[in-house]
Amino acid sequence: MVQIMTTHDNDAFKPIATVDLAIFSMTPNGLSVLLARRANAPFAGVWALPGGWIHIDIDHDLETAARRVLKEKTGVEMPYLEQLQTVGNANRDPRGWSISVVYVALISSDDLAAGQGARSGEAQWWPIEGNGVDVHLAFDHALLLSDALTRIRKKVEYSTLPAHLLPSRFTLSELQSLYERLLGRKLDKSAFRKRVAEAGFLVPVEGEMRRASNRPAQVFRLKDAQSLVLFDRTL
Amino acid sequence: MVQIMTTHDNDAFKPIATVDLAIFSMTPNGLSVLLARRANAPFAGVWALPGGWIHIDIDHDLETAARRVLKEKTGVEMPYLEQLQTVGNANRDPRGWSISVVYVALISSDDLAAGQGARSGEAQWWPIEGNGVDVHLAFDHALLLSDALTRIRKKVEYSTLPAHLLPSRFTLSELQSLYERLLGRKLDKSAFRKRVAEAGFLVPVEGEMRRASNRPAQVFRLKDAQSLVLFDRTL
DNA sequence: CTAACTTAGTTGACATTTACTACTAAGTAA
DNA sequence: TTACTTAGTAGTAAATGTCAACTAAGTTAG
Repeated sequence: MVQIMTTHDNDAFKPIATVDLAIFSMTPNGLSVLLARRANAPFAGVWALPGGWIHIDIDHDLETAARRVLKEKTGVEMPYLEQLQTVGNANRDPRGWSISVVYVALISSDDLAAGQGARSGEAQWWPIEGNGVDVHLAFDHALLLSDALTRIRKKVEYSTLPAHLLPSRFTLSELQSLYERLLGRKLDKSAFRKRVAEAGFLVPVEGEMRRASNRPAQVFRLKDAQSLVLFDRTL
Repeated sequence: MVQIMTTHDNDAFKPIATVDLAIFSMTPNGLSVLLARRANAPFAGVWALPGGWIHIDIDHDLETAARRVLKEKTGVEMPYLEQLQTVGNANRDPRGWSISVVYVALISSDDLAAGQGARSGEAQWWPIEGNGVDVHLAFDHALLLSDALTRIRKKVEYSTLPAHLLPSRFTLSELQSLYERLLGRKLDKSAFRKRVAEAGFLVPVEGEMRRASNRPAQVFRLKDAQSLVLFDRTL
């Protein structure tokens, strides 16, 4: 969102900038982003990326502020969180110059199922269509969302990032299928297995097997909370 | 640098945040970064990354602000410029909460030679040693510099970024040698040639040859001003 | 009880790419 | 004209990715 330059000499609240979040998860409708309907002007009633002012009295740093907003909107405490970019110019807010630090967050579908999805009635999951959503967004948020999508789609190629969209326990086939959906192309089964094993970011859950009317599959979990590098590239 | 929350109701100058720049170039001492000695408190007299307040009345956007600072310090108008990250917390400035948007800039050694290097006596090129420079830096700038180095070293692997550090005309050997210095390992001559040809970001300058007491080398220039992708990855 | 079915996971042949080495090319300098 | 130096090319071996077939392990139908 956006900044108002009010009179603020010794106020506890001194508007510096906002943090905005592109929060993604896999819903029954596929990859989706959480949007919030704006309560106040400007753009009252219009959908926007969840965000809020940095509260310099309670937020120790930018990431803390982003986590606070995320917690308020979704209840989720430990998402995958990554700074995307910072936008700042004179046009993005009708009230004048404003700065927004944009974060990308990925939420496990476990957390969605636990009723943490969209907490308030004013927040809702929107399925991704192409480079955005099928609704008009406030400010420059359509652009920010498009940038966020570009980032995560690129990162699918060389990181373990998509694993954070799955439940905490999953099979290799489920993971591969997710990669394929995000990449939009089929992957080779044995190559996928091999690379995942080499990267070493998955831990088999001993004894646990996913069973259906066929050969049961080994169940895995992520080794660490944050994303590890799948190949040899970062950023 | 850093933000002071003064009384500013209808001032033209409303401090929002600062932009700080990690400006790199190849000097006779190898990869170097431009540092400025701080004139005022805090950290008066201490070396720091060049930076400055965003002037919302003259800077249309963040990148404009970064280019302005760069122009002031170096005279260079058309560098390679890329947003690195934004830092913001309560501790980085003794005066309290502050936000800085950090950019990485690469300057052609042509521009250095044209006397544009360090304009004022208070700015100076420092050679990179390991993950930083051999001098104490103000604020969290040692950390920011280290992050900037990590970014450009990673990007060497898959982008044409290093070409922006060379003069506008160069030979393949010069480019390869630069990549090798930045990567810290030898590259294969024919493989390098092949990949550069495939990426198609170099244009041979017809007729021009670099001659010494040996076979003359074809001279090249960059196809476009901004960095193209060398392989099939970005970000 | 057994055969058919489905998905998990493995194996191996072939194609493509990369790594390494040696070669030829084109100038200068003695 | 020969030695020297760096530019640029060529060819082979090793590594890696691609593709397709195969075996494994369960459920379900008859």
